[in-house]
Amino acid sequence: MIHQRECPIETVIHVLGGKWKPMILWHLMESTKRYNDLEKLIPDVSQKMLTQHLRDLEQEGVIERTVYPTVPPKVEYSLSEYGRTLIPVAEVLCAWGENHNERKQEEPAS
Amino acid sequence: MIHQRECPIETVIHVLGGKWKPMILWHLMESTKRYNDLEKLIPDVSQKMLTQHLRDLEQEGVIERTVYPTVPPKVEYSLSEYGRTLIPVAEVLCAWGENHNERKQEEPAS
DNA sequence: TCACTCCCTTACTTTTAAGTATGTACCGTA
DNA sequence: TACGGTACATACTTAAAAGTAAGGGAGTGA
Repeated sequence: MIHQRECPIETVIHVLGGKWKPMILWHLMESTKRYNDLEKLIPDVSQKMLTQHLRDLEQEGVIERTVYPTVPPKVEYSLSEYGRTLIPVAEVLCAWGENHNERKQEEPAS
Repeated sequence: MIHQRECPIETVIHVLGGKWKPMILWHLMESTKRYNDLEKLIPDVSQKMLTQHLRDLEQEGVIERTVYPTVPPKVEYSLSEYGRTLIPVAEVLCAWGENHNERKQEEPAS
């Protein structure tokens, strides 16, 4: 499992590339969110996938998980210092993606 | 199937996100390549996946396929004009990915 | 006539990702 | 005693991506 990823692009795709990860990050880039908030903001995600993707992102170091030992429990997720380095990357991706979507709309048949 | 992709980041991941697509594009960013060249440059890819990914990339408009009706046939793949707009995107991704890989090497246990 | 090269195609199997459904710990309140 | 709210975990199922193996057409050289 400790395999050096060949191409750094694949690394990024691995970090961002779950079905819901871009959307999770998108919301966390705006502000810290609780687990419940994310569930509401991303209505179609299942609890399993939300938790799993949050764990993945935490493990990659891009988000932080803070537990408040209250009752009922409160868990906050936020972009880490390091995770903020993703913001300019996300902007570049967004720009290209938006442009690409427009392009595809214009010429559905090539 | 004509569903507006919600997040433009997902669009990019869709375009770049096959197992071999980043490597294919990497090689085509350097220069035009024949099918055979790509097979040799990417030893572990199967013919099926290579063909399929080339078709995908062609359909997205980022690469061009040129057939020379010679015998034996000759097929060249190259980055399209539009595909070249991916180069700066790839550079940003590479930079972040490389940094991330280094980071992971330094602190395998967090 | 047979083999060879190039660029695939197709059918089938395996692996990986995602979805669904249910259960749990905590404690305070009714 | 049962119930509610938060943030999960676990087992099982389905769907999507990738891998494997075999074949094919078209012309050329032996």
